[in-house]
Amino acid sequence: MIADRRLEILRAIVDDYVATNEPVGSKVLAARHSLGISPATIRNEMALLEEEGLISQPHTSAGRIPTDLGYRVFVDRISTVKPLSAPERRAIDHFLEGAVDLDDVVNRTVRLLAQVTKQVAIVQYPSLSKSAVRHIEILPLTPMRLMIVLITDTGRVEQRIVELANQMNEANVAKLRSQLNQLCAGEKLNLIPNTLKSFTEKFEPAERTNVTSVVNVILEMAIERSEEKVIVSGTANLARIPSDFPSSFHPILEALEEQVVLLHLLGETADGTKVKIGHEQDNANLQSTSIVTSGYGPEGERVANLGIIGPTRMDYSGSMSAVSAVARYVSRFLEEGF
Amino acid sequence: MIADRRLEILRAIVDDYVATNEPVGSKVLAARHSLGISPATIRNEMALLEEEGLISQPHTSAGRIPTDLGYRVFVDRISTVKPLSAPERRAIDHFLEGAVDLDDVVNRTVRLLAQVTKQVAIVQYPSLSKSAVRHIEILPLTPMRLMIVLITDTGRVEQRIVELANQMNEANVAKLRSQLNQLCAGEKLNLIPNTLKSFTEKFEPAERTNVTSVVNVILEMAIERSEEKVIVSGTANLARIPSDFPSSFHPILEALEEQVVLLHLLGETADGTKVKIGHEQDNANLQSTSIVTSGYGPEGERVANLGIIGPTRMDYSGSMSAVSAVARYVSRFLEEGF
DNA sequence: ATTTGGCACTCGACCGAGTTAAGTGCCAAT
DNA sequence: ATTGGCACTTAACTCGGTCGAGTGCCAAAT
Repeated sequence: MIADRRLEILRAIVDDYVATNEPVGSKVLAARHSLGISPATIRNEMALLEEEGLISQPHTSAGRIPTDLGYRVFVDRISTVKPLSAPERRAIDHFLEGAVDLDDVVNRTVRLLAQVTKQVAIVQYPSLSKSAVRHIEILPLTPMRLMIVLITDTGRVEQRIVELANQMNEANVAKLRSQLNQLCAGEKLNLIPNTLKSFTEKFEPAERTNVTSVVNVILEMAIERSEEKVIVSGTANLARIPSDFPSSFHPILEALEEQVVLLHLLGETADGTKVKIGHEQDNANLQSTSIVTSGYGPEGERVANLGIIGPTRMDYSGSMSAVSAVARYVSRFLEEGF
Repeated sequence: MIADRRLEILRAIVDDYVATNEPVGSKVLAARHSLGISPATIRNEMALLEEEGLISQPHTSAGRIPTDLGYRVFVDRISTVKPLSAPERRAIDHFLEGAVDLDDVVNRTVRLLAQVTKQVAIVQYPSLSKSAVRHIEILPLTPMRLMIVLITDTGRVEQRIVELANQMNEANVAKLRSQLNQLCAGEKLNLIPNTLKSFTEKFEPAERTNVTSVVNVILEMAIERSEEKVIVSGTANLARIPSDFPSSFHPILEALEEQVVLLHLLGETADGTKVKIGHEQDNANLQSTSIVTSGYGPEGERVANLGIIGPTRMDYSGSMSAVSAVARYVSRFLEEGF
C-alpha cells in the first residue's frame, strides 16, 4: 500500500520534471497533482525515495530530480503505454507509401522517427549477415574486369569490382553466374562461406584463378563488410533542449558520428522495445542520455534495430510507443516487399 | 601605398580575431604584429576601415571584428595560400587507398575533410544526370517482377523493382536487356529520355505494356530521382567552437539536415574553389557561417561538389587549401577508376 | 601633412553584499 | 500516520562600485 503511494509520488516527480525541466518540490507537487496528501507528507515520502536512491537533490535548497535508477523504476513499474496521438498515428501509417528502395525506406524511417519523438533517431540497415541472398549478378565491364552485385532478400544491394588475372569470356561468366546463383540463392549470408567452401574445385584449373578472385570478393561482401550500417537523423533536436544538458554537447555529437558506437548502442537485435538509461550504458560520452530501441524485420527473425536517443529526462512512454509503432510498421512493410 | 597599409592592418585583425576569437584593439595589434606604426596611427586607419564597412565594433568600448565584407576582401585580396602541413598532406595522399566502392569513397572523403579542416564537411555524390550509363541490368525475380539496376560510370548504382502486367520469359528479358544496353551504354543520363523516346515502338504490341513499365522506371531513375544526394560529417566540430556563435546552434544543425538546403549551399558544380561568406548566402539560418566549396570529378567535367561549412570566423586559407587538395585527389582517384 | 603621445570618456566585465524565494528537515499537535 | 508551523539553507537575482580595455580627438612632434 505504502509502496504504491510512494511510486505514485515518483511518477508525479518524473512527469513534472520531464515537463518543466526543473527540480520539483513538495509544494508544487501537491498543488499540481491531486494526491490527497499534504506537502509535509510528501516531504516524508520523498526523504524515503531519496534513501532508496530513486531521486536526488542538485543542492540542499532545491527540489528533487529522478536518478537514473528512478527512471528505471518509472519505466519498469509505473509508466503506462501512452497511446499515440491521431496525427502521429496517421503519419506512421503512411510514411512508407511509395518508397522505392531500401535506402528510401531507411531514410524515411529515420526521419519520421526523429520528427515524431523530437529526439535523435537511429536506424540500422538490415544486417547483411542475417539476410539471405536473392541474387548474385556478374557483369563483365571489360574482359579483365567484372562487377559483382549482391542483392539480398531485404532489398540491400552491394556491389564490388574485381580485376581478373586472365580474360574471361561471356560464356564463362554466364556459367559462373548460374552456378553461383544455384548454390547461393536463398542462403543466409553468414552461411555463404560454408556454401562456397569447395566451389572453386568444380572448375578447370585454368579458370580457377579467376573464379577464386570472384569468390573472394563475394565472401568479402558477405562477411568482412557485413559490418553493419547505421543512419542518424534529428541531431538538431539535441540543441532544442533547454540549455542545461547541452553543456556536454560536443561529446554527444561526437559519439553520434561513430558507427561503431551507434551499433554498440543499439545492441543485440531482438524482439521488443528496450530502454537503456544513463549510466546503464557504458559510453562515457552518453551517460546523460537514454536510448529506446526495438528490433524490426520479419516476425521471429529480426534483422536490425532502430531507436532514439535523448536526454535521460525524456518522455519515456511516448518514445517507447513511437519506437515500437514505427518498428512494427516497417517490419510489416519489409515483409510485404516493395 | 596607403591602401596597402590599410589592408595589412585588416589582415592582422582577421588573423588575430580568428586566432583568439576576441575583438582586437589597437594596442594588442601593434604589439603582436610588427607593423612599425603606433597604436594611435592604427586607430586612425581602423576608423577608416570601419567607414568602408570592413570592420565593426560590437560595442563602443571594444576592439574591432571583421565584417562579412571584411572577410570577403581578406579572401579576395589578402589571404595567401597556406601550404598544408606534412601530416595533412600525408593523410590526403592516402585516404582513399583500398576504397571498395563509391559509397566508400564518398564516406572516406567526407570524414577526412571534416577531420583535416576541423569543420563540418559536405560531399555531394556524383550527380546522376551528369554521369553516363555504364550498364543496365535486368534481373527477373519472379515472372511478374523485375529488378532494374542502373550502373553509372562514376560507380553509382541505383536499383528499382518493377511489377509487370504480364509475364515475361527469360528470353525476352535478355532481348530487352541487350537492346537497352546497346542504346544507352555510354549515354549521359540526362539524354536518356531522348534516347529512349521511341524505344517502345520497336516491340510487338503484346510486349509493349511490359517494356513501357521498364522504360518508365529507367526514366524515373535517370531523371526524377536524379535529385542529388549529399552526405555530411563532423557536426561535432560545431560544438567545439567557443560559446559565442553557437548561440544559434539549433538552426544550423537543422539546416544541415536538409538535403535541399545543402545542395543549394554547394551551388552549381564548377571548377575551382569558391567561398561564400555569411550573408552572401541567403539561408537565414546560416548567416553566421561561411562555406568553402570546390567541384570535383574528371578534368573539364566536374560531376559534383564538396566543401566545408564553419563560422564566418574561420581559417580561410587553411580551409581553402584543404578543400581544393581533397577535391583534386578525389578527382584523380575517380578518373583512374577503382 | 603624417604620425604620435596624452587624455578624457565609454561601457562591458567582474566583484561583493544584501535580498529573495524555493525548498528542506524536524517537531509538536492533531 | 498526517499535518501545520518554523527555523535553516542556499542558489539566483539585484545593485552599486570598481576595473580595464579600448576609443576618439587634439595638440605636439617629425
